[in-house]
Amino acid sequence: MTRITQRDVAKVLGVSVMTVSNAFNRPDQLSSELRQRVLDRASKMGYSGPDAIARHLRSGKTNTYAVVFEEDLSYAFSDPFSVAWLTAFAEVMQHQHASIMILSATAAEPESLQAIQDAAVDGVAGLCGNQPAIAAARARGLPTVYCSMSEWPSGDGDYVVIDDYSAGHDIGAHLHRLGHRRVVMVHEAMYPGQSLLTEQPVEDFARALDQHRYGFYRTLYRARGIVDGLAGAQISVVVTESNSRDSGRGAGAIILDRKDRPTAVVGVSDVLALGVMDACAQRGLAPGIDISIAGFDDVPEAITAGLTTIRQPVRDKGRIAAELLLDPERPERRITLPHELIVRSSTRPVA
Amino acid sequence: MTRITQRDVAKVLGVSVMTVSNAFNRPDQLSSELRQRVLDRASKMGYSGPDAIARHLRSGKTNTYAVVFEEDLSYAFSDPFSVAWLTAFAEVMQHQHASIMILSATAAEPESLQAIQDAAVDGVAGLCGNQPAIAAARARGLPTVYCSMSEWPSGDGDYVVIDDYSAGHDIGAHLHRLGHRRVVMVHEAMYPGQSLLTEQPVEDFARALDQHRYGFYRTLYRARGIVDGLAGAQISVVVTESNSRDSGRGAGAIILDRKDRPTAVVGVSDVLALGVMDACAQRGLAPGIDISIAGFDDVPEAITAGLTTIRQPVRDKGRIAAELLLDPERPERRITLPHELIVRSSTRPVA
DNA sequence: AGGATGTTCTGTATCGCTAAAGAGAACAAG
DNA sequence: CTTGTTCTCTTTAGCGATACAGAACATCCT
Repeated sequence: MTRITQRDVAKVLGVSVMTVSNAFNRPDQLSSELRQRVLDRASKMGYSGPDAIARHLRSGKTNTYAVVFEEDLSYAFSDPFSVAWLTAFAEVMQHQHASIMILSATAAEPESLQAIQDAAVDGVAGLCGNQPAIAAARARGLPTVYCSMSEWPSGDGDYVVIDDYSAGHDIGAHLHRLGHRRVVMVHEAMYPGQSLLTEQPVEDFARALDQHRYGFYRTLYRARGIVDGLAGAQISVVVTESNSRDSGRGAGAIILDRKDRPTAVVGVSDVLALGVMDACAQRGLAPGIDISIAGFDDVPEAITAGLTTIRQPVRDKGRIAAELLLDPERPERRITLPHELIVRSSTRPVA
Repeated sequence: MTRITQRDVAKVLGVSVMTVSNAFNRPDQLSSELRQRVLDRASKMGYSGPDAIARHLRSGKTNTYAVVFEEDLSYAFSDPFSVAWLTAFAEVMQHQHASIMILSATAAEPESLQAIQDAAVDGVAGLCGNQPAIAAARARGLPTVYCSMSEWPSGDGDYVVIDDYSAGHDIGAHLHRLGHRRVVMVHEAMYPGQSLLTEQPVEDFARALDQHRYGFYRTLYRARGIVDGLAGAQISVVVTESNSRDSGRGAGAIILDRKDRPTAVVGVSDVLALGVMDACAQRGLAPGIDISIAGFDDVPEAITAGLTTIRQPVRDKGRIAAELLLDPERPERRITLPHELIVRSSTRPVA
């Protein structure tokens, strides 16, 4: 019950293995009559074509590119930002007849990094540059691209990002301009054991990060921008377990049920901000009227929710990431795309 | 600038290639002191571990499984049913430390089938069994699983399905019981050139399918069930370009703007039905009151929309499909899961 | 006739890795 | 002193395919 190979077909026909190979790959290298005989026979014997793995080994190429996520794959397929990015990436790959492999290498499980080592791919793309998975891919000598301003300055991978600091600054400055001086920022957890769902001064938050050497993280530049944009305001931080609407709702509960509510809440992503808006709705609070809320990303849901946010070209990020992997000759390989502050009804001047 | 291999490391250290291999894979086969020396040296030389492709060739396994879609990948990541299925599938794979590859082989582009031949995977899962991609995978001798009742009776692949005919019958009978005798069914296009967005008698629809030998299609069993369940009712069909909410909205426009509206509309999927509900909303018509609407799948949006539908265990489908691929020994390999009629406010007795 | 050219097919050498068997040394037991 | 055992490392033989360098033969030109 062994697998049928070119050798088997060649033996039966009394031709060389090379002839069988050529019948499948280089029709000009043999008479069309013999070629037909080979293909017919192969089909009759149940040989459907050259084995992919062997061909990959010989050629050194797989025409497959990996997308690596730090989270569980259920996140990758449900978070709207992630889906939009992945879709654009996949469209380019599909158009070029390249395949994509979806990997998850969570920081929590070091053995999941093995997946990077075991992936037969020609390149790796990820949303973040400082994730161990991207580092592992670079160690293998694979081309990499990442799409969030999250890398150590020494990092040498290709990237397509927006200026997250400046974008954060725009949001912060917007709120400051509206008169907000007591603001809570909602941020996802960055390291295990980080204290969750308690309101802490931004200084404590920053100090903890320094202690844990978490100077770089996918949303940290934007968080810094927000803080600096709010120059002089009183800022506290609520850290949530994950980057999800549910988590945002949980944070909203903490923030809104206090006696002296802040005048504004800013999430480092739209899903967090939308969760806070959910919490508002549950309490009969009107975003924009009773409290201002801002997000980051401009996911589709932000439009209907009237959420003030930063629009970033997600699809361009995904598209260009794919293009960079597919075309190693392309000269511009460290790209910063423009962003835009989108003011909607969820932020208003403080009363 | 050539790649570093085990041979290079071995040569530098003056040991055999096998020793380097063992250092990485079988620590018990050499002294821990030598092993450390090998690993250190390898790391210093920039060798990060055995090459995935070569290892795959040698072992004949890749620990990677393909998911193949008939549509563009943007569909795969946006359609709620597809996403739910994919997520469950991916969770099992991730848990078993297997990788997934996402392929698209559209019927429209025959050359996209090459992707199946070129995929270095151990098995292939797809939503439909009659798609050429699944057939191509079977031709390669790969294990396959499909998840919709869409296969020719002679098909011999593994599957996890619901009884789509019976489920469709439940929906049809439900509408019939409520007194509906003039019903429009909304169905996605099944072959190129099918006449779109015109209301045609169900008999014409069926005849066209026969002529095109489209006796099997992913939603056809349920369509047949619906028709039979509505026994004796006057049924017409509107065919949409694709299976999407937008398409459903377009169909809704055709159906609702007629002089004598039907009393009920049934979509062969929830997204189509939800699109029809959108069209109702645009016209100030209340589903359930002015017209009854039913769908199929019970996607999350159906709940908030109050859509009567068939609930099917999507996540179980995805999970079991993955399990079947991962465990070739599992005895039950052709599985029919239960479904359930969920009656909500969108269907009411005819006035 | 002799050489150049072209067509069609064949042999060989890898691609990078690992299962399996083997070989040499050290040590213990009989 | 033989035999067996254990530990450590090496040798051999591919996995299935394709690049490359011919070889055999027909064709064409001068």
